[in-house]
Amino acid sequence: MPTDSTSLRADARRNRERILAAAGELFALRGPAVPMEEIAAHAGVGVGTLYRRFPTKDALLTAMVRARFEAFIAIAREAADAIADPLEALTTLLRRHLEQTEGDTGFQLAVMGSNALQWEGVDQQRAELSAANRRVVDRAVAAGVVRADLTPDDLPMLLCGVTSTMYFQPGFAPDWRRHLEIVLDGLRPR
Amino acid sequence: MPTDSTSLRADARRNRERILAAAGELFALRGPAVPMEEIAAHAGVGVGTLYRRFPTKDALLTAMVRARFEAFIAIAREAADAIADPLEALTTLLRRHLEQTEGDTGFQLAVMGSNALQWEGVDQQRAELSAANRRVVDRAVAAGVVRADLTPDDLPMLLCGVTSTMYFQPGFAPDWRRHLEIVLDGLRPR
DNA sequence: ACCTGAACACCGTTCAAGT
DNA sequence: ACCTGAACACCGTTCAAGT
Repeated sequence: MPTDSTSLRADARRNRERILAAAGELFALRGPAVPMEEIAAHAGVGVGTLYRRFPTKDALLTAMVRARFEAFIAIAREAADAIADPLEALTTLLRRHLEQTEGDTGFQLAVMGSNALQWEGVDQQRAELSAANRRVVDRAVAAGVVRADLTPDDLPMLLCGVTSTMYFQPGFAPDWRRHLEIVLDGLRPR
Repeated sequence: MPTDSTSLRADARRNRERILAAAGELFALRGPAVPMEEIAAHAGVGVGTLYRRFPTKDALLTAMVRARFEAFIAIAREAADAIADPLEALTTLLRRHLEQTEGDTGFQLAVMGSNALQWEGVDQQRAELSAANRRVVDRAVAAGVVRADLTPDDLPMLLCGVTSTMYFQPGFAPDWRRHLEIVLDGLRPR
């Protein structure tokens, strides 16, 4: 199963892109419960075609998470490279990650459960994200602006927590910024 | 639909209790995805009987959440009444809530999505929990041991966050205590 | 190669028949 | 009143037939 459009016939590639666009739109709008049938219809193809490209619903979700994962890596790298102040780099990293996640219910679920999803090259992508996170965390620890025991692995854990209130508690969703603020205060040195 | 066993025939009451026991066991063991058919079989009744007592799968989950909700109220009240130190009362409240939640995947999902669940008397139960939470929060704020802007509504938000990593990140599940520690530090005054 | 949609499997839910 | 399980509906997935 190819993970990108390379070496697909022109019509097949076009269909693949239409499917991803339709899935993105419908997941964002109505969450991961949208029927595959409907995604296929919205993309203007038969269900069989959908399943030819993405063997399960999970695989379709995975393909979308993968694309967003790139965005997360970019955010982490930019925070590591382009933001001089160590604390601002960390807070910006977390805030921008969450802003990316906001408003896409399908993606929120995917981020929270992302440990379960697998694709070709995940391990390398995870390592890249983790490396960028580590640079930001190490810099903040060295500058003494966060607790000394903070690790890069704390970031996905905490992001999952904030994302979950976004997803599960409709009434609290707009308050993810307050949740983040409390967590950020918890990262400050004692 | 009666919410307890009152005024049920003896055999019906026994069946109802068997269903709840089976559901509790299976949800805890295998999460909310267990088929209704299987719960019925495990309880030694037909599916029809299950549906006679609980009109939907959600209603069954709701009945179980309701029972646990009582436990949460008890935890909050005990923290408010029996723990003299204001900070210890708050930390114990949060920690004991999470210990209750640990290990029951079905219940974890229910807690996180609990805003969506409804039952007869929810509003009063929510009010009772909120009142007990408020007593603990107000005492901590008055003593100056937590940030001055902490509200009772922050507690479910933060608990949902910690619970979500328990649920979603199998590798991180044992780390909920670290997640809680960071959140608790975030509650300290600046 | 790729596309289609009818058909199959699984699970939540209903209901006619039985005690 | 309550119980049962076959039947129905819905949705994820497959596959025979078509281009």
